Amino acid sequence: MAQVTRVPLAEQAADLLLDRIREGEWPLGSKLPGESTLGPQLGVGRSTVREAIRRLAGQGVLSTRQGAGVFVDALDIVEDWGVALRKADINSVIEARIAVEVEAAALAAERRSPVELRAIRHAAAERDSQRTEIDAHVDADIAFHRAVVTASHNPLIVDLFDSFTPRSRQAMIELLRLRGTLGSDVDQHAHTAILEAIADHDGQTASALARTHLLTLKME
Amino acid sequence: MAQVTRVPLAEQAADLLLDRIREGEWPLGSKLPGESTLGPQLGVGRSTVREAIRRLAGQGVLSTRQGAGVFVDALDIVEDWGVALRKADINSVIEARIAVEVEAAALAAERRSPVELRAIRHAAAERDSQRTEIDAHVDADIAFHRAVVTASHNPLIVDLFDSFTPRSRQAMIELLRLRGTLGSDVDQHAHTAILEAIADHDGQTASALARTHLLTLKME
DNA sequence: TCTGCACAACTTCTCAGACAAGTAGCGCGG
DNA sequence: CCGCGCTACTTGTCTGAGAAGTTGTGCAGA
Repeated sequence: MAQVTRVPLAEQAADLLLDRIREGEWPLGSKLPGESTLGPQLGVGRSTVREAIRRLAGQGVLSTRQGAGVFVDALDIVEDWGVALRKADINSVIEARIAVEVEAAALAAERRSPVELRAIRHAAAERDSQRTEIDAHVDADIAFHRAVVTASHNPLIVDLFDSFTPRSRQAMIELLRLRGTLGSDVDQHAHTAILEAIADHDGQTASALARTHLLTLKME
Repeated sequence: MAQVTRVPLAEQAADLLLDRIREGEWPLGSKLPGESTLGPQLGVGRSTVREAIRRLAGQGVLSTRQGAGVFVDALDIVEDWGVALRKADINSVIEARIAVEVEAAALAAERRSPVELRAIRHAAAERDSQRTEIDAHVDADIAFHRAVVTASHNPLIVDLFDSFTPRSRQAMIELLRLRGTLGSDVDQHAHTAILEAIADHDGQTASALARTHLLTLKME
């Protein structure tokens, strides 16, 4: 069996168009054939062609001008983080998270304000109370980690963390579903320990704890 | 006059939806109202709503499943790193570099192949010989750091490093111009020490050295 | 009471046709 | 040679229809 999920025609059409653009059929800046020409050529209706074009427009490959036509803006999808991350091996993502969050924990311990500390404490409590549903638990976990990262007072590091979130959220949900366990006491204790280290302005302990905690997510 | 070019309804609708997603009206992972509900709500037809959704799908914000609905994949368009980095404070960038490179040094010490070690060694020698011109020296320095990061065998971390490069290159050139000094012996020795730790598979030393080295770049 | 299956309601997907709105090139008149 | 208007072509938008997929509900049976 090739596929379980049916791929919509609009997506197939978008992929086909992108292939032909990559092959150089339409150079950068050139005009594509009209929607009404492209439709029969791809074997789909006009509105389906339009949706395919819209999708590629969203990816920055095409742009449209009413009355003029559809034009090639880029010869390939701009390799943004979303795509790079979706393709990335989950262990690579976790290693990157370790890099970012270990440092963030140390910075947070140095710089956290009382308000931020309270936010972290609140997130930890929230995480403890969400131990029945997987989705809710993962989201509460992410909220805790994000609270820590926010307290690092480094917007770039927060951006990095946020860019990892979608991919690592999905992976964590899969992991928990596989393991069957959910929010063990050991796990919860690890978070409390990180919280306390940050409260004590103890950066070294905070980062060490963050490291060992994140390492447990890694699959071998 | 507000605008010369007419903005298609589909794009306006996409912007409106994105705004409402940003405001948290629909949380991450939640389902949007149906197309036939959204249409009248936004004051546009159903096909226009569909095109707006397609556009946001292309940007990675939404995803659709036939029969199920439209779901929120991300709370925002993945911000262009070029823009985010240009706006970022240079110390924030250095802190992010510390996070990434300290971890990368440890991984490189574990995983570096003989070929990669030779590449790092070569980059270090090259760096030592480029001590007259600022630009050439900075580029040689970056090449050394990149060789180390490459040896971490984590493509995501390499991508992160590369995204920092333009911004930190510019900052380093400014810094060296200000200081007047260029590639001191102390500085060169720090790089050799990192190299040797990686050669010895000593991750802890490698990352500690990388940290202290990068901290010297920080301005107070 | 619990299990399993059929069904109904809802969703997206796709097409076709119609008309509106904008663009660009062509030809004609000056 | 210039400029104007017209025409053919393009994308933009709406509507209606039916196909295909998903999800929860309720009923029948154990």
